[in-house]
Amino acid sequence: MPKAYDPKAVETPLFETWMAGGYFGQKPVPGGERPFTVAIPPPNVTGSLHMGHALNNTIQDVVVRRARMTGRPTRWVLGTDHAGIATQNKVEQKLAREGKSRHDVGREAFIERCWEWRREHGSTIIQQLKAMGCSCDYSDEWFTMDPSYQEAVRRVFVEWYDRGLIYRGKRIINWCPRCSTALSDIEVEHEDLDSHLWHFRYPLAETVGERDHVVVATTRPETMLGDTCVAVHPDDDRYHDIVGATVVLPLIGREIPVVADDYVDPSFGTGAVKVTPAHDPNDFEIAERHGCEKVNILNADATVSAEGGPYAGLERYEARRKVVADMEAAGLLLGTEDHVHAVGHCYRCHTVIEPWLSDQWFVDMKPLAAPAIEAARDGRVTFHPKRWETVYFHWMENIRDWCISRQLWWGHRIPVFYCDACGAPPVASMDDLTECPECGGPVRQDEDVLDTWFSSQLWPFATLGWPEQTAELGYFYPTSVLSTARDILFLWVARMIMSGMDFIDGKVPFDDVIIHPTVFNAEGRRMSKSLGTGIDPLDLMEHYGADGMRFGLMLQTTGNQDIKFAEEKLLSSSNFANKIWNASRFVLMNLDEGFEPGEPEAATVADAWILSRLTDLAAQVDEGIATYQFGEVARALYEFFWNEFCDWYIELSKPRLFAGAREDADEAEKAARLVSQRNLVFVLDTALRLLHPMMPFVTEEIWRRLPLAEGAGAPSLMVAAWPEPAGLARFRDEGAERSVGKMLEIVVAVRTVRARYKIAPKQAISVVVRTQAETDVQLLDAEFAYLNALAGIDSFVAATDANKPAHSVTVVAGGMEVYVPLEGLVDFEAERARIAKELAFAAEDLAKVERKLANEGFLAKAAPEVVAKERAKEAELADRVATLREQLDELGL
RNA sequence: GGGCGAUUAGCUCAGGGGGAGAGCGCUUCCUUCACACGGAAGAAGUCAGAGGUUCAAAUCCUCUAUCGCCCACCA
Repeated sequence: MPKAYDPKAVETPLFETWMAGGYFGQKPVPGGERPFTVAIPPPNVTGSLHMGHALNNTIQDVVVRRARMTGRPTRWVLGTDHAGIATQNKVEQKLAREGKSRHDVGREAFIERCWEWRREHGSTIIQQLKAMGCSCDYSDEWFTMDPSYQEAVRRVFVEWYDRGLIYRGKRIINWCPRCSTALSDIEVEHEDLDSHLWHFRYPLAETVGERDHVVVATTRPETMLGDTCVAVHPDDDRYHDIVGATVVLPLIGREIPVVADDYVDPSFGTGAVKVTPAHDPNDFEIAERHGCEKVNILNADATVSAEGGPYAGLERYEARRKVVADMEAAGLLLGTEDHVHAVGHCYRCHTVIEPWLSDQWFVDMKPLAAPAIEAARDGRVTFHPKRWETVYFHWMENIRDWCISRQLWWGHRIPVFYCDACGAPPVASMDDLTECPECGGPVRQDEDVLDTWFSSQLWPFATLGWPEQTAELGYFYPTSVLSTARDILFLWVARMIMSGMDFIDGKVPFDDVIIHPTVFNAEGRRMSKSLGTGIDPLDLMEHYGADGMRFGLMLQTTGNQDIKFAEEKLLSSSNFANKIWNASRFVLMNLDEGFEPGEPEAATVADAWILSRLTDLAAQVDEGIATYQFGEVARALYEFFWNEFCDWYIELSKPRLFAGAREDADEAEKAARLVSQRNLVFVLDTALRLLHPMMPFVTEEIWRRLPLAEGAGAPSLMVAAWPEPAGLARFRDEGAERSVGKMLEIVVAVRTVRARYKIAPKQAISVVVRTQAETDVQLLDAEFAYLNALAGIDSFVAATDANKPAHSVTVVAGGMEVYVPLEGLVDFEAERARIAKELAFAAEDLAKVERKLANEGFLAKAAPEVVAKERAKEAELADRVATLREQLDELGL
C-alpha cells in the first residue's frame, strides 16, 4: 500500500469495477420491500457540472448509497433535459458564427442541428457525474425528447386540453425580445433599477370648466404611443368632472376617453393613469372593463411597430428618448422624478422583457393546485427544511395560469391542429393529423412548442415509461426523495407534484423534498460562469479527489444556511481521506500472515470504549442521513475516525499489538494481540461502511483489502451490509466510556505538564495520583500500560491517601490530583502566576455554582439530575480551588 | 409593500434552556517503528444591541440595527 492516498490512481478504475459489477442498475423485484427511488433533477444538455450540481448530486448519492447498503432495492434514475431556450440559444450562436440565422436553415434542419448538439455535448455532464462517483443507473439514461417521453408530454397536453384545463387566449404575456418567445411569469427575474417617473400633460379635446388637460405619470414613456384611455379613481373628486371627457393623445393625435376605474390608486403620482392595454397587464384589464381599444405598438424584436406612427422602426429605448424629447419640445413634459422600480428580465439571457399582447396557450392551474396543496398540508409530501412549505403554500395558493407556449423550434411541438377550410374548432391529437376530421380539408399544426418545464414536470413518471403501464412504473413510483435547488421550487417541484398527482392515481411523486443550500463564493456572491465567480468542481476534484470534494461539501451542508464556499474544508477532507488511508495501512500492516478474522471482543476497557463509541457513531450516522443532517453526519464521522479511533484507540492498541509480536511473547500476549487485531479490523470495517456514502472511493479501495470473516464480505462495499445501529447496541458501555474518559484526562494533564516544562518526550517520568475513589485506583492500576505508552509514565502510584512528593506540580484531572515531580525544572515565578490565574477562574466558577445552589427556586424547580450535576460540579470546583490554594501556599513563601 | 433567513474565535461556520465548539490560520515543541496530507501542547469569543419569559437565556419571545434572499401588476 502506498504511503499516501492517491485519488487519481484509484477513482477511475474503481468506478469501472462498479459499472462492471452492475451495482447501479436495479430491476423491479416482485413482492418485498418498497424500493428506494430517486429521480435526478435532469441537468440541461447544455450544462456542465457546477457547484450546485456537485452539492446536489453528493446529497443524492449519500442517501442512495445508504439505502442500497441497507439492502433495499435502490434506483437513482438518470437523464438530461432538452432545455428549450438554452439549447436553442447555443445552436443559434453556433449558426451565427457561420453567418446564419435559424430562419436561413429552416425549422427541420435547425432541429436536426439541435439533436447534433445533444449528441456532441449531452454526455459531458454524465461523465462528470461518474467522476464524482455518483451511483446513478447509467444503464437507463433518459432524455426529455425521447420518443416515449414525447408521447408522455403529448398525452398530458391532449388530456388537459380535452378536460378544458388548457386553453388558448390573447393575453398580456412576458416577451423576451432577444429569445423572441413568451415566458411564464416565474421565468421572469425582477430587479430594482434606478429610473424615472415622467409627468406628461395630456390636453383635453374640449375644456371642462376651467380644466384643459390632465397630468399622467409613467415609467415607460414610449408606451404612450399605445395609450387608449386615461383612468382615474371613481371617488377621486379632483377628476370627477372629466370622467367621460376626451383626451387628445400627444404626438399621435388619437382621441381617447377618460374612464373611472377602481384599480387606480389616487394617492400615487397624479392619480390619473395613462392606460396602455397592449403593454401592461393591469391596463389590459382596465381596457377590458371599459371596452377600450388595444393598440400594440411593439414588434417582436422590441422595435416600434407601424402603430407607433412617426416612431415606427425605432428600438424601444431610442423611442423612449425621442418620445421624452418630443414631449418636452411640445411643452408637455412637466417634470422628471427619480424613481426605483422593478424591471423584469429574461431568466435565460437577462434581456429586459416586455409585457406584450399575443395569442398564447395557458394551463388553468387552480384545479391542479388544490390537491397538491392538500398533499403538503397532510404530510404526504414533506419539505426539508420544513420552512420551505410556507413558500410552497404561498405560491400555490396564489397560483396563476401558466403560459406554456414558446415561440421556439427546439422542443415539444404543440399537438393542436387547425382547419382553415371549415373553421372547425382546433383539435389536440395524439396522432399527427393530415386532414380535418370535420371536412377532410388540409390542417396545419400549431407552430409553437411547449415550455421546457411542461415536459420536466413529468420527469418522475415519464422516466419510468409512462404513459405505458410499465413494470418500472408500478414498482419504482412514487419515488422517495427529491433533492434540488430552491430556485426551481415553483418552476419544477410544485409542477411535478401537481401533474404527478393528476396523472398517477393522485399519488405524490416523492415523499420528501430536500431543498439544499445555495453555494455562494467566498465573497458571498452567487457563483456564476458569466461573472467569473464560479469554481469548477472538476478542478476541485483534481486537487482534492472526488471524496475530498464530496466530504468537504457535506461538512458545509447544514439545514438552514446557504454555503459561502470554504475551500479549506475540502483540504481538510482530502487530508481526512489520507488519514483514513494511513490508519487502515497501520491496521493492515499489523495483521499476521494467516490472520483469522473473528468477532470483536471487549477484552480491555479501551476495547469496550471504542466499541461503545462506534455504536454511538452508527446511530448518529444512520439517523442523520435518514433525516438529511449531512453536516452533522460528516462532523461525527470525522471526529470519530480522527480523534477517537486514530488519536486514541490506535495508540491504545499499540502496547498489546507490539507486545504480542515480540519473539519472546507468551501465549497470553499473543492472544491479546489477536483480539486487538480483530477489534481494529472490526472497527475499521464498520467505520468504512459508515463513511462510504460520503467517501465512496477511498473506503471501497481500502475495504477490499480487509480480511473479513465469512459472510461479512461482499463483492463491493457499495453493496455490503449497512451497520444497523440495533445490531451494535450490545456494545454500548457507559462505564467504559467514563473510565476511559478519566484515563485520557490524566494523559492530557501529564502531557500538558510535559509541554509546559519542556520535558523531552523520551524522558520518562513518575507520577503520583491521589483520588477519593477506590475504583479510580483500580482502574489506573489495571490500565497502567496505557499511561506508560501515552504519557511516558514509567512509574506510578495511585492511592486514596497518596502524599504529594516534594518539588512536584499538581494538576487536577478526572477528579483526581496528579502530582508530577519536577525537581529543578520549575520556574517558580511563572508557576505562581499561572496558578494564581487558574485559581481566580476556578474561584469564580465555584462562586457561580454556589450561588446557583443557594437559590431556592433552582432547587425547587430544576430537574433533579441537573441539581445533582451542579452539586458534583461544586464538589469538583471546591476541590480544585483547595488544591490550587495549597500549591500557591507552597510556592508563595 | 409582504415574507424568510443570518449576525458565535482572525477567517469559514456548527451547536442550541443548565459549565462556549470544529476546520483553517496563529504560537511552542516533536522527523518515535500508520500518516509532516502527521503528532503533542497552547493563545484566542460581553455568542450583534436593548428589553422580556424562566430558578436558569448564546439558546425561547419582542423590538432595533446590519447583511442576504424570496414573493408582489402601484402607473
